[in-house]
Amino acid sequence: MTAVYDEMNAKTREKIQQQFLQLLKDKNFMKVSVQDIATAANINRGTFYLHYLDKYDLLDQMEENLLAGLEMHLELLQPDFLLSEAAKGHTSNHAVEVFRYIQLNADAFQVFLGSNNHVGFHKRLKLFFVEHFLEKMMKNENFFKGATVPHDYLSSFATSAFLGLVEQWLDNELVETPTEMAEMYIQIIFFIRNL
Amino acid sequence: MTAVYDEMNAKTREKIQQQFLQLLKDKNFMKVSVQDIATAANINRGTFYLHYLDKYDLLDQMEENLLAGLEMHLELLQPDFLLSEAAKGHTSNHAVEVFRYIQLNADAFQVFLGSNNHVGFHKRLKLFFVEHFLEKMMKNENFFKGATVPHDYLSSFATSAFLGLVEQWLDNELVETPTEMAEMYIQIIFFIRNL
DNA sequence: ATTCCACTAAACACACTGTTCAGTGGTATA
DNA sequence: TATACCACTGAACAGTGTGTTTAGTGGAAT
Repeated sequence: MTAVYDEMNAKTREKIQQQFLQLLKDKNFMKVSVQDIATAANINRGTFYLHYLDKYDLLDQMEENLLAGLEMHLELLQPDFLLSEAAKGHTSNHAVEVFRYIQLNADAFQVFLGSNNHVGFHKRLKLFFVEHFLEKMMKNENFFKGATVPHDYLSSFATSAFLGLVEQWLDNELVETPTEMAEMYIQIIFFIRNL
Repeated sequence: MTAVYDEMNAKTREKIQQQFLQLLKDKNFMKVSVQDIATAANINRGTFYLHYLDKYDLLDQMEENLLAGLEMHLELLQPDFLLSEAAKGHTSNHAVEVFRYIQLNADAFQVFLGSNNHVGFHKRLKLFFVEHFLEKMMKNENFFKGATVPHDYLSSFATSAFLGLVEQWLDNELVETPTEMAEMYIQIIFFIRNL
């Protein structure tokens, strides 16, 4: 049975990731050394290199995981359905779930999007949203009808605005509920529609 | 006469800044060493430290200069005047000037906002815009009338959307003219107004 | 019993850091 | 013309972090 070893590996990796996140709350990414991480996680520095290529690899994998989780929730979102529901006064559960996921991983989002750090999670997140936005919108031909602004500018505008909303929420220590955030999001979708 | 020495200093600083920007087009900020900069600028590594504390200081000063230049143009912007002009079918020259400034310094904006880099110019730029937006909007009491979204979310939304527009422009290698960009900007202002 | 595996501890060469210090050559000043 | 000034050079310095390697430990699987 190899499951025991798998679990050992998983536990050390989790310890490393968790402690790394804690360190990033105080220190700049560049000023966090592998030794710092090892000490915080109570492991040998060499052990770190048995699990990750370097600290960039660690960061990259953590960001990747975060985005993968987000993707699952985002796939369920259907903007046209969202709008028809909103017109009836309902708030789509799928939209709420997206914000709930962000709430659940607020620590990571705050750290990765924070000004202390780092190499470009914002850009990565934006690209991620742009792709989803365009993909969904392209399926709905009516959406771009009457748009007086090029599509790429429209999507960059829309996703940046959405991201701005999320960033403000994170900066506000998430005092609003996911439902309240979802309602704001719907309002924004309506504006864009009137473009 | 000390002007000769001032000019010497200015020239080396400019050489350093110019070569640093070139290096950042290819390499990550963290992977650019002081030695790399010195070699590219054809100076001794020690000379670098006669002008800057370290490479963070260099980056910081360059960002600061860029924002200072932007501020001059942004101060002239009067959103209410912009809107009344736009209603008459005119595009405010001041708005065009802002985009012209960005066009003029496209290299720096592209590098500092690029995903290769770095520590948070995006955040800095956004904060800069938020402050200007709020300052201008607060003077115009009518602007927030009927807003169904909290002011901080509104400003974060608006400035992120504007920044998204600029980022898209930079990603598109600035194929649009500053005037075209200013017109898009005016359209966005109109949307927000209808919030 | 022995092979396997995650992990440790220590050492390695290397790169980059920021500082120092004696020296060079052009520029301004008296 | 002498000399004081100034930006800059070249070389050395200790310090810190890097990624890799090596021999060894102890528990789990076969």
